[in-house]
Amino acid sequence: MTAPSARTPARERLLDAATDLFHSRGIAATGVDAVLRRAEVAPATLYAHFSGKDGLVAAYLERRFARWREAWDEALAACGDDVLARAVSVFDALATFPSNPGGGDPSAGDDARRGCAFLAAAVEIPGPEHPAHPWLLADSALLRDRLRQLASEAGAHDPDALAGELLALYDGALAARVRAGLLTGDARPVPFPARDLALAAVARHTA
Amino acid sequence: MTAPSARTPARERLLDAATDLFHSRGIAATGVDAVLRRAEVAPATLYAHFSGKDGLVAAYLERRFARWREAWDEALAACGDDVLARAVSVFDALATFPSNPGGGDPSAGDDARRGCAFLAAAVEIPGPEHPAHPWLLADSALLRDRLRQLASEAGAHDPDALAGELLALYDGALAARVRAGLLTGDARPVPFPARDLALAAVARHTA
DNA sequence: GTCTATAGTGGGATAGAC
DNA sequence: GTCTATCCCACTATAGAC
Repeated sequence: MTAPSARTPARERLLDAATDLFHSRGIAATGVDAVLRRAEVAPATLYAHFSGKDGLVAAYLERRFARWREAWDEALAACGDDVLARAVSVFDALATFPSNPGGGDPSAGDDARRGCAFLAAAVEIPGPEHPAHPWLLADSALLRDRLRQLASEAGAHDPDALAGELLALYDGALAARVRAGLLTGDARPVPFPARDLALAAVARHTA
Repeated sequence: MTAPSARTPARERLLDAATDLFHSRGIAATGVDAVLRRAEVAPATLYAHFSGKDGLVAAYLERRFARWREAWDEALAACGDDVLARAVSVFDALATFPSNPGGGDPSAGDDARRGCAFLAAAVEIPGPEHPAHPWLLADSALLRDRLRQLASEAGAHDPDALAGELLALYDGALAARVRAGLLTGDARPVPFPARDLALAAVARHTA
């Protein structure tokens, strides 16, 4: 196949392939050659751009974290000054992540069935020595800090407590997707109305 | 005639070692020889008792599921006829699991920092062909069915909805442990009062 | 009969040389 | 880009110890 002149750079293709495979099959279970084949990239190119598999994993999570934060930023911007909407904006971001240009509901794809990519990676990356560890930490820190800030802005009497509830709803919603994926074939998996429950939680904490 | 030797059988030692290592370091990242060294068992013994690594993984999750269900059974029995307590009994079970004869709070150990062993395994075991898959399914099915039943017994107007909230609190509480483990070194991780929040949820759904 | 000790094989993975 | 080296892993075979 003759390559088009304006082809996606190899580094980008590698990250795209890594995102697909690491998230859907797991990091340790995915060999670098599978990533190379998917990306149509030669081994030497991978090691020219990254320090190795660990470096690729770190870059994958770094990019995912950046995009996730941007998605949340955009959801926040769409809320304007509505502090109630801002407090539950994380669920708006979740509904549009990861962005799929092809259209369709992101929460319906197989990708969503895998839950939180950072918690999943944390299971496979035990120690803080791994170059991807900072991004695992960054995800949890962003959620903690931002939810606390937004809870405070919304006028919660106990911002920490509300932030904890919102985070539980966030993690609960992602876990529910994984469990729904396991139980496919059973009766319709009741959709989990995380955003509505979050709104109710904010209302209780500001009453 | 059983020998007077008081040593734990090799099969049990293998499962104990597998429980420790698979849960703390991840399944794929843990080599068979690491399990053998921890269990002080010869390779041939492992393959005499299990079909291979996959078989060991399945047996590990089977035993963990049985013990988890027993812990929940006991927590339920301790509730008597108190339908409110029964509805939130899963959090009592969580507080005493896994049972550690040495005493101490199970939720404080490193083991707890790894979250739900079945969701973690689901991340590493993509396909339903794996012999451990039935136990991943069993965990989600048990939670879904029992929580729905208990929500119904408690008099919830919408048992499915209450069960979904309770499950989100359960998964949220376990995820909070993982995030707390990632953020160690930061300020005190606010403890997540899952049981109290569950009681409040039940109250709202039965009002 | 159950377990241990040791050595060794084949395959796939990471990584690097040409 | 191709090709090759090196390592680790799951797994097996044999033979002996309690």
